[in-house]
Amino acid sequence: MEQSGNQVLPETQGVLLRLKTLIHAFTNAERKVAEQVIQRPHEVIYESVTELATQAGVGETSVLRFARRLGYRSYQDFKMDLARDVFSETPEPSPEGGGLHSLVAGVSERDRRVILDTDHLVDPKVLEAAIDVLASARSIHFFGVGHSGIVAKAGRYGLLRLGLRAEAADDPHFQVMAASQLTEEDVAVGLSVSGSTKDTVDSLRVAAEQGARTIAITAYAKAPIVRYAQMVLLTATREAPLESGSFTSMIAQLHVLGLIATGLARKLSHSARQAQERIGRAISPKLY
Amino acid sequence: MEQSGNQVLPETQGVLLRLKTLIHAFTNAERKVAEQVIQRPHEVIYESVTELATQAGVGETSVLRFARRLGYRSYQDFKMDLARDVFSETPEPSPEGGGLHSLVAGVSERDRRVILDTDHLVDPKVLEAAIDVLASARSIHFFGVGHSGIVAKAGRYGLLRLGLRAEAADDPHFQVMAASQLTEEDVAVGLSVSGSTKDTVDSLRVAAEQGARTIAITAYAKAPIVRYAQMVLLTATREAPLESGSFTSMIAQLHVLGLIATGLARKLSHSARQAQERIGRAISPKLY
DNA sequence: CCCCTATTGGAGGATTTCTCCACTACACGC
DNA sequence: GCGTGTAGTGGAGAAATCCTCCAATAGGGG
Repeated sequence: MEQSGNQVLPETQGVLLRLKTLIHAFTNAERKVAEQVIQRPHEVIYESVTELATQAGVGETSVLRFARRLGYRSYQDFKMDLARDVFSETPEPSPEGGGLHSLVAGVSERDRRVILDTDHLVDPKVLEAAIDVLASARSIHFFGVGHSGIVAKAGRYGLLRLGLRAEAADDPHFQVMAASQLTEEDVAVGLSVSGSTKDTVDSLRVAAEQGARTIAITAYAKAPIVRYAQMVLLTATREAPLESGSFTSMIAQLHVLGLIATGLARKLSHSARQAQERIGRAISPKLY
Repeated sequence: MEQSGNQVLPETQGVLLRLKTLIHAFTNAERKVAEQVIQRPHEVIYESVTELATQAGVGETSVLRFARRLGYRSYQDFKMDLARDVFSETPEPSPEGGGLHSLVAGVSERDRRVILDTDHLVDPKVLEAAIDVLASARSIHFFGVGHSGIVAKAGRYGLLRLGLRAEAADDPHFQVMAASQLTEEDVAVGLSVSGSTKDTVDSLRVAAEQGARTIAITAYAKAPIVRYAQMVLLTATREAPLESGSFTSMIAQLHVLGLIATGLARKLSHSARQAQERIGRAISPKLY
C-alpha cells in the first residue's frame, strides 16, 4: 500500500544515478523502461513516448507513468532532465592527440591566463587613480612604438569613443614632440611591455618634465619607464620563446586598457552614452 | 546554397554562439525568434512551438522554419541541441557588488569569455587551411579600418616576426590600391568585426577578383565580407552596450591572429627561429 | 507603378502526448 | 474453490503539439 500508490521517490541528483539506485522500486513495465533509459540515454532523449514504449516493449501509458513516478510533470520535462545528465556528464577528454586541437587549446590557455595574471598585477588603487586623472584630463596622449604603438592607437580610439580628447603617437619624433607640448592638465600614457623602449621612455620623461600626469603600462615593475611614471599599471608576461607571443602581450595590454575604458565609461556614463550615439550615427554610412 | 565555389565554410559548435554569428542570415520573423532564444535559452528549452511563437510575436510556422534553417530536422531536435548548450555552459559568475573589484572581475570575465567563445567558433579545418595558404604565400596583405585597422597592423607585425612578407593597409584608398596589385600567389586577410565595413569588403572583393587567396576574420558568418572570402574565421562578440566593448572585440581578433601565428611558427619553425633572432638583434639597440 | 520574389502566418492534417478506463493478475480471506 | 480488493497494465480516444500546405502580403527591382 505505502510502497506503490502515489509514492514519490527520493530526489537526489542525476536522473541516471537515481534510476540505477531505484531500479527495484519500479514495477515490471517501468523497469523495462528504466533499462532502456539507462542503456541508451543518448538515444532516448531524441525519442517520443511511442518510440520508447515500443523499444521497451511496454505500452505508452507505462512510459508516461514512469516519468510521473520520477516526479516530472510531463514526459518532455523528464527528457530535458535526462538531457542535462547526458550533456553535462561528458568531461570531454581531448578527442585525439596533439595536432591542431592542442594548438587552439594551448594558445587559448595562454591568452586567458595572461588576462587572469594581469588582474592580479593591476593595483586597484592605482587603477582608480588613473581613471580619475584621465576623466578630468584636458587631453590624453598615448605613447608607444612597435607593438605597443599599435596598442597606443587602440587606447586612443577607445577613449575617443567615450568622448574624450585622446591622441596617440607611434613615430619616435612626433611622439617626443607631442610630449614636449603637454601641461599639467594633460595626461601621458606610456606603453612598453619591456619598459625599456628608449623612444617611449624618453617621451614619458619629457612629458613628466613638462608637468603632465604620467601613467606607465608595462610588464616590469623595475623597468626604466617607471622612473617617470606617477602611476604604474602592470601587465603579465607570457614568454613563449618561439611561438609568437606578441599577440599575447598585446592582449594583456588591451585588457588593461579595457579596464580603464570601462571604468571611465561608468564614471562618465551620461556623456559617454552621448558620444557613443554620435559615433554610431557617424559610422553607419561606412557600412554595407 | 553558397555561391562561392569552394569556400571553406565554418563549421562551428554551440547553437547560441551560432545564432549570434548568423543573425544576418535570418528574416525578420526568424530574428525575433533568435532574440528570444538568445535572451532566455533556459526557458525556451521547456517551451513548445506555440509558446515560443507567442513569446516572439510570430506565427508557429516561423518558429519551425527557424529550426529548419539552422539545420535541424525538427523543433525537438533544435531544443535538444539548445539544451546541450544551456546545460554544459559554465555558470557565469554573478556580477554582484559595485566597486572597483567587480570592475576588474567583470571585464576580466568578459575578456576571457570572448576567447573561449572564439575557440568554439573557429573551425579547425578552416584554420589549418588558412595556415597552409599563408605559409606558402608570396606576400600577405591585411585589410581593415578603424579598430580592425589596428589589428591588421598587429597581424602584419606578427607575421613579419616569423620572416614572412606581410603588409597592412588601413587607409581606404591605399588598401584597395594594394588589393588591385595582388595575384594568385598572394593572400589577402580582411578584418572586420561587423563584416560590413565597405572599405574592407571592397578591398577583399578586389583581391578576390585578382585571383588572390582571401581570408575573412569577422564576427558574423553571413556578413557581406564572407562573399569574397575563401576561408572564414569567426570571432565571438560580446555586446556590452555602454561599456567600451571595442577592446574585447580586438582581443578576440588578436586571439585568432595568435592562433594563426602560432600555427605558422610551428610549421616554419626553422626559418621562424632565424627570423626571430635577426629581429631580436635589430631591436636591441632601441632599448635601454 | 507594376511585377516578381521572398516572407509570413493561418488552416487543418499528422503526430505525439496525455487521460481515462477496462482488463488482467495476483493475494488474501472465507 | 470462489469472491473481493488492489496493483499493474495497455488501449481508446481526447488534447496538445508539431508540421505541411498554401494564400495573403510585404518588399525590392525594374
